[in-house]
Amino acid sequence: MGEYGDHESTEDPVHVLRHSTAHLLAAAVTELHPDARYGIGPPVEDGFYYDFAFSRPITEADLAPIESRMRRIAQEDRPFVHETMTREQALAEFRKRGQDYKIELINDKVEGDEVSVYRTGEFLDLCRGPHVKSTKELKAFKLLRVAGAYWRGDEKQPQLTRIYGTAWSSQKELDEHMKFLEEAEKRDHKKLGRELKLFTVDERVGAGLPLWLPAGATIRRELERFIVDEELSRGYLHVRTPDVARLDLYRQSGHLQLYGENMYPPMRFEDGEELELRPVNCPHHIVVYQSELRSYRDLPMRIAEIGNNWRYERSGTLIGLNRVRAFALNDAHIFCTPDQLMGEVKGAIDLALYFSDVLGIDEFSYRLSARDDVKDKWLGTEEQWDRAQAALVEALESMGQKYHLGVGEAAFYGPKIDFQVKDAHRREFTNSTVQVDFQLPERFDLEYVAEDGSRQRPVMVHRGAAGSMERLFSYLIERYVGAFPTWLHPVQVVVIPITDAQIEYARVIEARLRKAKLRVEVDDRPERMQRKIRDAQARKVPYMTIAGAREAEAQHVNVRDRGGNQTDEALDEFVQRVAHEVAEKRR
RNA sequence: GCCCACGUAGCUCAGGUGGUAGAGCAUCGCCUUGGUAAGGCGAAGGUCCCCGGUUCGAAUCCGGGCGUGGGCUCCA
Repeated sequence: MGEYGDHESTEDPVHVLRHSTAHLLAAAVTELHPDARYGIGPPVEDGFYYDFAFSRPITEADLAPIESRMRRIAQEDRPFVHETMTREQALAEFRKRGQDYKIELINDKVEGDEVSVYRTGEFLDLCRGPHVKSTKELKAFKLLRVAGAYWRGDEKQPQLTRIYGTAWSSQKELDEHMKFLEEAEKRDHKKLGRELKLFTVDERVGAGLPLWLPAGATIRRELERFIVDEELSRGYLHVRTPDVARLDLYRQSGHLQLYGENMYPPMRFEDGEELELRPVNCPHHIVVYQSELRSYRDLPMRIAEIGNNWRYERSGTLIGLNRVRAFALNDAHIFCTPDQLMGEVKGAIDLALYFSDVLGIDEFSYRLSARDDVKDKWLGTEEQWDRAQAALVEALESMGQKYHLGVGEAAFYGPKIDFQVKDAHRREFTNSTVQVDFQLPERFDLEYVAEDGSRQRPVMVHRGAAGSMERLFSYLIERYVGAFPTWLHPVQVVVIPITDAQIEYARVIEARLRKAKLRVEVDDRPERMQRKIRDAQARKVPYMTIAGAREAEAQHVNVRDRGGNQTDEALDEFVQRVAHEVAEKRR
């Protein structure tokens, strides 16, 4: 492909191999479909892709013949030959082949008169390289799927057919990767959500509008209690505000103008009233701030709410619980003086880290989301943006945290620190976020009375410390593969009487656990113990207590945990042990 | 929104080149009271996603929707 694209060229042997496999794919495709035009084909994580314009629609059924042709070419031991042409020569070559996408790339991307190309037999590609020596080195690869992709990532450009593949330096690694893909399927939160009856979606309710079932709602309640309690202890003020507001509120905030395409159409009433489902909570919290005149003594003021947000995401972007049209954000808006800004940013990061630690979010990266240079996408002055970004960078660096830059990923009112997590399929999502905002305070004319009696403008920090409940939940489902820590699990203990004669004792166990505020079920179905164990195991219940005649006699429980370990202990001891584990939120 | 695929019982899936469908699990009933991952027998359960069209006849063919999955674009 064109390393004339925006990809960094790399000498990493696996990248080279994947890049070469992309060329191999394009060579096979152009042999089988001579009128196909090729776009770009870089290496990516775990593999490669190549984009083509075909004269007829290509489906996954077309992949097998393409893959066999690739293997044939690989065996032919064709060398990858590097050549340098003049611009005119290169343009002529690609014109001869009808490859207008390559011509466009040469015209737009190549500087100077030298053009670097690679030949693989008949196949010629604009490419900086490097490549493997011969197609013979390409042995462990597999085509995975076809997808649509806009030429040069632009919605207004034609859509090409992208073929994705995976490539490794050995068959063993390829096998392992295929195994990983299979495992990812099993960990998928959509699958587990159904199996464990955590949530459901139903087209009668609508796309992207999940329903939390009792088991899922129990976990959410625990999460919310934990989050709210922790925030209260850190000086946050929790509020409750409505899910709708007058449309004008979003004109004032700028959301209607800059975020409007994601908003639900307003509800219009006969008397002229226009109400809007809120896409964000900030304006409501600003109104809370403005409900009375604030003094510098009130600041920082940390207004928090697990607030429902409504965003009409485009249908094709919805993904399970990760991308929905109604979600509850663990949100807060901190109003502070410029002097307090740094401390508040650090405090927000610290809280997000604390939540991550307790919840087991142990793999994430920081993305510093900055603006790009598209002028009408952002509010405010360059100076304000620089100041805001400097605050975020300083906070991260003083905490010794590494980050990468996300150009164009900022909110319209300011830069952000995003905590990026990956789902089972290694797709990246933002969970926690911390944002510095000088714009909304201006647009809403926010003020506080300073020590000298003057009116001053506060700074706002927007932060979602635990992300949205939906996205957080999907992460946790996949993180624990449904085997949630005891404090979160919908059913902490299942009591299994061996025969009906022990149902009475099972009820005693149940009552004792319940009194300790534990969630317990007695499995009194007319089934065999083995069956009940199997079912509890499938639900990943942390503890089973087997109650037989011996246990009833001794007021003991025979405990089996979901790892299969068995112990025999006094009932009171067991109750205390589990209650303790729950109180500690052990994982 | 766009590209590709898919939509059959609550779930996982067979089947059907046009003559209204089947398994396992789950559910319900009966029998079984069993010491650490599926006891037995039986019953019930489907407008084959929806709406049009073609046809004597559509779950099957055609068109349009809706939904799901994977990508692109966009984002908690």
